[in-house]
Amino acid sequence: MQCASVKLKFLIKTIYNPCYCCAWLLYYLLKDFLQRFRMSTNDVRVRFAPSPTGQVHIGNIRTAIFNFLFARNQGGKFILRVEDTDIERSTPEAIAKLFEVMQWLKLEVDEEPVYQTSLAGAHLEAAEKLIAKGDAYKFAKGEGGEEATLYRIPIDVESLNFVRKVGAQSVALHPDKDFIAGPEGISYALISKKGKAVPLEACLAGFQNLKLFNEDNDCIFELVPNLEAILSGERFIIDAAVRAEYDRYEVFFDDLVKGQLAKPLDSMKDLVIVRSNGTPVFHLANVCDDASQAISHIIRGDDHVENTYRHIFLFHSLGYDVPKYAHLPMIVNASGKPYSKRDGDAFVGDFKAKGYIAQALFNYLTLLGWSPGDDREKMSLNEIIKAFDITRVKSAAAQMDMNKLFNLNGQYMEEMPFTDFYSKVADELAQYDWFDSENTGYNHQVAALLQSRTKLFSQVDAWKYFYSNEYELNAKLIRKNLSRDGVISALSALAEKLSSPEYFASKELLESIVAEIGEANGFANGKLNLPIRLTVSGSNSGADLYETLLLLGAECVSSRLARAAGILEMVSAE
RNA sequence: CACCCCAUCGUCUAGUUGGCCUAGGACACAGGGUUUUCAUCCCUGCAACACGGGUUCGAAUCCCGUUGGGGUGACCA
Repeated sequence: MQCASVKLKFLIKTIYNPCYCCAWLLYYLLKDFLQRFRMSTNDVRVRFAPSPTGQVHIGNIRTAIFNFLFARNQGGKFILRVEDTDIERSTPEAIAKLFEVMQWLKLEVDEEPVYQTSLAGAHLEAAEKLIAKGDAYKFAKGEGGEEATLYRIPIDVESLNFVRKVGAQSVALHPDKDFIAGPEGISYALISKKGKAVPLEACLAGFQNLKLFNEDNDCIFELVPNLEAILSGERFIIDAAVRAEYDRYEVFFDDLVKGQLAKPLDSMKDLVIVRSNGTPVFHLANVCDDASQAISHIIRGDDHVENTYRHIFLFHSLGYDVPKYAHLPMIVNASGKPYSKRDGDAFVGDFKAKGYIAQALFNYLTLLGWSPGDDREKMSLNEIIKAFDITRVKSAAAQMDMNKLFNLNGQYMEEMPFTDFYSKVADELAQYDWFDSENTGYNHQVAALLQSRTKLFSQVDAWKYFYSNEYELNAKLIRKNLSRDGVISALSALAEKLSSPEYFASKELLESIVAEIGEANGFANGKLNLPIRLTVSGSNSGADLYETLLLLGAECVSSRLARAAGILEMVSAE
């Protein structure tokens, strides 16, 4: 693109030589037009490429979310590639789970999902192509083993625009260990601070213009003149070398979130691309698929940065453009360590099961490692898409904060349309035998009363007292509050009075009755509220007391209040 | 062990072209207020630039080092 622009500029300049001003103006207008054109025929394509081996991990789905957001923000395509080549571990159940989770979070893909197994033929073809080009070779490690196919990091690096020279290196070699140069690379040993040998291996490309010297400072080996022999299989073993001199080069790329990243070639090794059993390795498959699917931006976890240095070479050797990369920081557990299966709450399914709202989890995950730059936190999907900027993603790992997720979920819960809320709640309640799904009118009233104080769907287990007399009792609070002088007798008096339904005509009437009875028994206004609540619900928290009583009805309230003494006795006996 | 990466309140983060930062917001926590009760809401408080050098008139922001953490290291993805 840049090259084209320069050519264009030159062309226009030569045509309009007499008038540079016009040329410049025209150039900028054209450039602008080209940019707009490119925007409209967007070629941004990103993919989410999970291995379906069991549950969907929370960190994994975050990667999917960021890919999705990037695609939507850029007007590009979001693609799902199921990397199911691990036949042992990939199961149909896991794939179904993956779809379920993505659907739940509304991560809509723009093309039919692609299964990597269907692409496997191309991987081996690519390997053959690399061997034919001389960029890959067969090698068996150890004695008598089967040969695997290894990709050779290109030794001719000068023409590579993603490799640069860092400088001349001069390192001391450990005298006890041989310096070996063979077709599969170089093996040698450095000297540690304590004088011990530090064995190392690297690719041939890492040692440009290598020269080895002995104790007398005589050059005893040079790589370049022997390169041809080495590549055709010869192995040089130099035992008296004490120093190596070479030009160090490094691969580099601009990561959209981490900035420019680089790695010296002398710390890289040739890599296996086809196993000795003939199956392609992840690196090859991944690169081939990203190329064949024309992926423009690879957005993936932090744990892949090391792979990126190698994949860049593979893309190039296979004759493809290198895509742009963005490496997302990992999500860590409460103790700051990487999530493991044992941690709990590591899978998306756990959150769904606990009654979190998909949008809330989505919104929360979005805020892990990213922020819009202002103080907005609770945002609609459209707001997030509009604000999303991959370069604003942080490069440090983030911890899940269950409190904050819980709080955010509560906010979503509160503003959820009642009908949506009710249907979820009814589903959740269906699992309890005390729930009466037939009684829809009553159920609606209960749900309406409790919606604003529900932060998680699983909390509906506390609604039992609306349906059954066998509700949980907070023993400690009941002991404390019902044992006070006069409380039981006041509750009995109230029970008697409230046995007639006429007082349940309105909230106000009910309040006045309670106040009246309370006063008659020596309780100031409001002092009876907690004892009443504890008696009829077993808990000190809930909805507005009088609305609750109204819903429960005269018969229920009266009978529960009447057994206050029994309840107190029961919890005291414990 | 080698290489790569990261480092602001307990947690998520704002801060990114050095001065509007005696470091802002949110969650959590503590205290107070409104509400006869529950919840909501409001106010206040607590609390961080990992450490040590350097550059500079001035650094959370740039450079170096240390420490700590993470990733990767020939046939997992």
